[in-house]
Amino acid sequence: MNALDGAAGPAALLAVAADPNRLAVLQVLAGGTTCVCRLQEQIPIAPNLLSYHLKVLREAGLISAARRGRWIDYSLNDSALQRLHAALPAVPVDEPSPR
Amino acid sequence: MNALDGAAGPAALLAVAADPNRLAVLQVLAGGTTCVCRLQEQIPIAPNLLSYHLKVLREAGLISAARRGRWIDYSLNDSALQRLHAALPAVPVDEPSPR
DNA sequence: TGGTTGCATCGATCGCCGTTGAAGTGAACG
DNA sequence: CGTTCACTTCAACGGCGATCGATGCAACCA
Repeated sequence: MNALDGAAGPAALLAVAADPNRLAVLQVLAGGTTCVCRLQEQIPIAPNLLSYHLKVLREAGLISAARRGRWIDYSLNDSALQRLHAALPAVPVDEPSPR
Repeated sequence: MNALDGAAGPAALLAVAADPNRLAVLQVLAGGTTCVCRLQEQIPIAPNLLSYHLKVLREAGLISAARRGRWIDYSLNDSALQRLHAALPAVPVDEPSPR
């Protein structure tokens, strides 16, 4: 048993977020569900590239898609952000100056 | 102005943490300052490889080294974990069922 | 001063991931 | 139907980062 065990999963999850494009997607989606076309407005990259990154985020279980007529809405999954934060070592609670 | 602006920095910081070896280092160091030899015990990788990852973490400003005689102690920098958590979108505070 | 220990750095290789361009799917509209 | 729009998938390329082997270097010891 060593400190490497159980680090691969969290690291893989962080690797998904550790991309400017995907991080931007997460930030936009943190503000609420939006269709791809609105993501496209706020994240000026090639459509197929955006689609690729959405796929990566989908396969990581961080976001999910729902077709609405001609459009596809993406939204952040429940606990997606929690899972990301949990992948990092926890910030120690600093005691309020215990006399 | 779009959602990509200001995502590069945080993404780069997350990329540093998004590696099993480096994440393990951070977790060990979160428990307190340790010399490389103790890190080596808990993270069974080649010494030069460990040194490389320590360098990456150092250059990201997450950890710092201090030579103590023949050994070198590494410790987590102040606010290192805070900076990492801040790189992720914030987890929304869920209202405690208002009404 | 020479050897050993603890760690860092150098140079090279290799695989993965982001990017690109082009083709494909599938729903809506005339 | 055929076209257009919104989005996805595919194949291929290129660069960067993780890893490895070898060397360098500082500190302690005999």
